[in-house]
Amino acid sequence: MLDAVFHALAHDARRTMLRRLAGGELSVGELAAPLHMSLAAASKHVRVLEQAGLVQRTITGRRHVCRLRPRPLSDAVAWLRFYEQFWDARLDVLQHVLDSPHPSVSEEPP
Amino acid sequence: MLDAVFHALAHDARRTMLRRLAGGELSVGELAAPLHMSLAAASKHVRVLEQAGLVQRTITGRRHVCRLRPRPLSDAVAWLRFYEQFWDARLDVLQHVLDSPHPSVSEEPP
DNA sequence: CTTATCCTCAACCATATGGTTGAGGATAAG
DNA sequence: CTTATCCTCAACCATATGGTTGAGGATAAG
Repeated sequence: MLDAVFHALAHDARRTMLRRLAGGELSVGELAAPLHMSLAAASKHVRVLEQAGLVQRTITGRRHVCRLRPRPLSDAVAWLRFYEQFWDARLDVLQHVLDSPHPSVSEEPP
Repeated sequence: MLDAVFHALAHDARRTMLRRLAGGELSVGELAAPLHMSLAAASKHVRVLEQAGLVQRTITGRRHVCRLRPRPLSDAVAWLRFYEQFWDARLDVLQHVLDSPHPSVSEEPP
């Protein structure tokens, strides 16, 4: 499932859709409006988001109303958080070097 | 740049590579070993990770040694964190409904 | 020197992705 | 009823993706 989520996030148009959906429900046409592509193309992007579980669609009459479904994003963050220790560790090492009164760069061999 | 990072993460073989690199440096051949694909295919995956800035390669002799470069993952988390408020908010709403002594479902019109 | 090892490159292939246009179903508006 | 609007579908196209094999350069090992 992570494959689908990360793939859904790997396109600017889809990230724009998600950002706008964070502000509230929007129809497919409204999601498509600011994008430089046809309605049919935007419709495909909505389907990608839907299949990744990031958007839920409710059909009311001829409008397809989309709502953000943030849980898979939380799963993605959970996956990425594993690496947090790693970049923290790197920062700690850098901090250690900066705090050191005698940086190894200026040390002479005995 | 987020496009490249999310795209790099959207394939299981590449996520496996990253996970293993979290344990230390590995050559391209070592990264390829557990994957069910040719060395050439694995080599392409390494390049995708490299182009996303997630892996740094050092060529020593005939070995290409790869090291994890976690910063772009941090950027991805930063992007995703915007939505954290959103899934927190949803949980709050759910909690509110559950805590409510008179759920709206059982309310009658005046 | 000769041979084995590590890895990339090039060519190829099947399928996925991301876009287009034209048609049309279903609903809303007049 | 008639027409406009919202949206999907189908067909099409160019390019990207993800894999293969065969060749070969560079280095290491014998």
